Amino acid sequence: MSVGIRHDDLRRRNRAMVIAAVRRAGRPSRTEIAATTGLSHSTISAISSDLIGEGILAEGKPSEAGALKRGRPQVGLGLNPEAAAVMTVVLSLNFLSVAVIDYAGQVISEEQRRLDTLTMSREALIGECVAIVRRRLEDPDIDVRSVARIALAIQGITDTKARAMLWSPITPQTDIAFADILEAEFGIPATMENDCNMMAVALRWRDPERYRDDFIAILLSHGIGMGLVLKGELFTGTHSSGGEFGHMIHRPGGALCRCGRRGCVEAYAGNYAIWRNARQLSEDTEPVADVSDAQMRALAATARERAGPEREAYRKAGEALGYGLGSLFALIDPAPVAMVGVSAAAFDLIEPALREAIAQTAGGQHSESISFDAEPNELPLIREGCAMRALTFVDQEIFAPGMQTKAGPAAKKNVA
Amino acid sequence: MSVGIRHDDLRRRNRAMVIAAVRRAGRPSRTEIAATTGLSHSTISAISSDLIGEGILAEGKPSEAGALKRGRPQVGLGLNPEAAAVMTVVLSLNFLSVAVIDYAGQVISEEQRRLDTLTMSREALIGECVAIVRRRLEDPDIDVRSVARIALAIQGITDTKARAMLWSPITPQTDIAFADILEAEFGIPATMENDCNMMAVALRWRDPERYRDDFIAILLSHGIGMGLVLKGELFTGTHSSGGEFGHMIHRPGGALCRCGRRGCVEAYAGNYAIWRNARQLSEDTEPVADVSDAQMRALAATARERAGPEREAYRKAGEALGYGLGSLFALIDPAPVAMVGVSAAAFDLIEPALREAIAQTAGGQHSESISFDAEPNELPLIREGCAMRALTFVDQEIFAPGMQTKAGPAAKKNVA
DNA sequence: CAGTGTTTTTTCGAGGCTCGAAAAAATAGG
DNA sequence: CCTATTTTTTCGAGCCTCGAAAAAACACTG
Repeated sequence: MSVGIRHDDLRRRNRAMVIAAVRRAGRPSRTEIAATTGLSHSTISAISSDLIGEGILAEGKPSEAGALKRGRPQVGLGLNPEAAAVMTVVLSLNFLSVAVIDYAGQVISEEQRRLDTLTMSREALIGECVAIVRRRLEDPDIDVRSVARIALAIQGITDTKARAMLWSPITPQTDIAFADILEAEFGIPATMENDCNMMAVALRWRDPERYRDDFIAILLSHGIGMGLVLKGELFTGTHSSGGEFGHMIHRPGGALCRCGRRGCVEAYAGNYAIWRNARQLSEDTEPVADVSDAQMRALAATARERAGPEREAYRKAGEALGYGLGSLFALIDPAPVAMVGVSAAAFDLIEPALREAIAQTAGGQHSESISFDAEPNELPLIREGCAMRALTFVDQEIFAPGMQTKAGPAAKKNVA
Repeated sequence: MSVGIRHDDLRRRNRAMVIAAVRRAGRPSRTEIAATTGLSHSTISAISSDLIGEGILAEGKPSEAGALKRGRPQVGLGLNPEAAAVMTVVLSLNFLSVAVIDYAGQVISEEQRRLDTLTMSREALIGECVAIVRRRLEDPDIDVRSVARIALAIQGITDTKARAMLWSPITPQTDIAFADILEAEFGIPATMENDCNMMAVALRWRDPERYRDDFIAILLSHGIGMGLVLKGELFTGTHSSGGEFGHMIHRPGGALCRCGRRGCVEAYAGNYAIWRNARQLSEDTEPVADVSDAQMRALAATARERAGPEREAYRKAGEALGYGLGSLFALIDPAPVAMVGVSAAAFDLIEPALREAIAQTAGGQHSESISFDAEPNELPLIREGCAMRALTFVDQEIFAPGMQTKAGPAAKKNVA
């Protein structure tokens, strides 16, 4: 079970805490850090002096310009942008997007590229990823040695260890250990994350007021995905990235899903399902490979304009999502929901049936109080989530190490 | 967010760790404790010497009599039974059961009582609970002052703070803050737990090999309940005890459930549902109040004997449970399952349809590898779980105290 | 039965860490 | 220029854990 706390863990953890406080607060003063961490001023002073000496933090103006106060002005502590850099790689349908981000979170280099992910061979897919990363690393603006971490995100299922993609709708290939591949190729630690989990991470940084301890991000796109934060922690399955909300069963034996099974929520609410129903095709019809965002927007426009199969298709989607959420809420209790992706722009068409369905379920006891947010564009969210994930890794594992590196050679004395 | 680690927390946590190690291992030697906690021998020596001095631990023979080894024999450390005592109160349909348990986990006094929970008034129900607790505390064998904790368990929904029962099938009353009531009455800290969660806790102590980090306990009784352990932690909802597996939706608009809604898993797999289907009554038939265990066993016997509505009823139950588990597994990935309660004794009738259904779902990809255990008797499990819950509370909160009660009246000012 | 080997447990000094109090620093206001 | 105020640093005290060595407790051996 869990292990005792060694004496040296103490400093490590408190260092991590200080870095985290700075990352969250922007440019807090030492006093503010002391307040949020609960540690004493002396401790914060010692730790931050270390961190500045190591080039991790840098002093600057305090965050609030309201420095028109009486006493000694606060000195803001900020992350030193040059302390490190991280790289994000987002692989989505027919699209590959890479960015290099400095330690303070600013994008310093990026590249995007169209691919035909559905038909590419395994080697080609891996090759493209490796190549685009290599090009960014060779960018003269980038100091390769400063890149401390790569975070990949992909639509689909990844493993809990964040090493491999297990399955993805964007490619017929399975079980690609992207993290291991990139690590071997570039010698930079890498992780392979699930796209919806990264959306959830990003929402938490974007709006910590609303998305704090418990919330749900649902991707309404070609497939239906979910990122779930419970009790302040990203929820993952025990073996995989988990949270396959889209493949909860809505109707046993029902509509044909892209995954080959029947009755999944996605088989009613995914783009292909809405499109299939809007065209009044049978529920047994093989899901089409891709419906463009433009087509979906046109469908939504028609549905808004007049009653008909289009509107009914959105109603069915809402119903499936509502019952699915109801079942989910039976397990975890209701929580704020963010709808992300192209169909989030059609949430007005989905919401009535969704709320009606949810009211029929155990989780819907206070269905009117459940609040939904819509964000049509998932890509920026996924990128942000990846960046934060990689940066917090650097914060914790690289700048607050001490697992077993007893290697301390020269005892460092106080920095003058 | 999380708070820095103070210097005094260190000792507190390591004390708790040592106590936990002793509770898990039985009579470990100091050397064994050092090994499992990862702390040094000197530290373990210091802490255990403190704990013995405080009467929390006691020396004794080592756990393994295989002490025929060469050197200085190990000295076993055990929990001192007289260090404290706890009380468990389990309230189930028409039955109230109380036990007093010493610090080492032995029952030292108990009492059970039949009640008519379904028709009792709120006051009568509370009164019975208070009275039975009082009688146990007045037992001359018990030192009242040693009773450090009361843990109640009830079938139904409790709140996350473990203070109150929110809703229960065993009584029409709602929102009874049992924990507060008992605390006020006896001045002993109390918690109100969900029965299925306690089953899960107990399974973990009974068989840590099988039920370690991720597993599911499902109560198949009049209602369907669930206790879920994920990543080594008891899973609860964000507001309530959560994990209302029985009220996930199996068929939208389907059979009438005891909760008043339609299509819940329970409306197919609860005792009343199996009974209703076996009698070939309509799915709209109002659920009967109670089906006796004897009636259920008779039903199962008939189903085993010949094809007919009884067998079909169990098949439907299996199907509902299978699809429900499939949806659950879509979220959390498959995990070992313990089926508990009277219908667990009929699991042979349920399993085929359950496995068939689960194979139709996303979580069922490796359905044959999912393993089920059956335990027909839930009450002992619930009692054990309560006892362990109360005892670990004493371990942590009373014998390793020192929460950072920063009681600081000098809060934050600085609002220019 | 004393001596030797082995394993467990305790002791002791060293080194770190956090804390509170006090000092130092930096500014606005008068 | 002096004073009040707030932030930050300094310093000694008090704990805590650790490693090494000593002490303890037994089995085995001749």
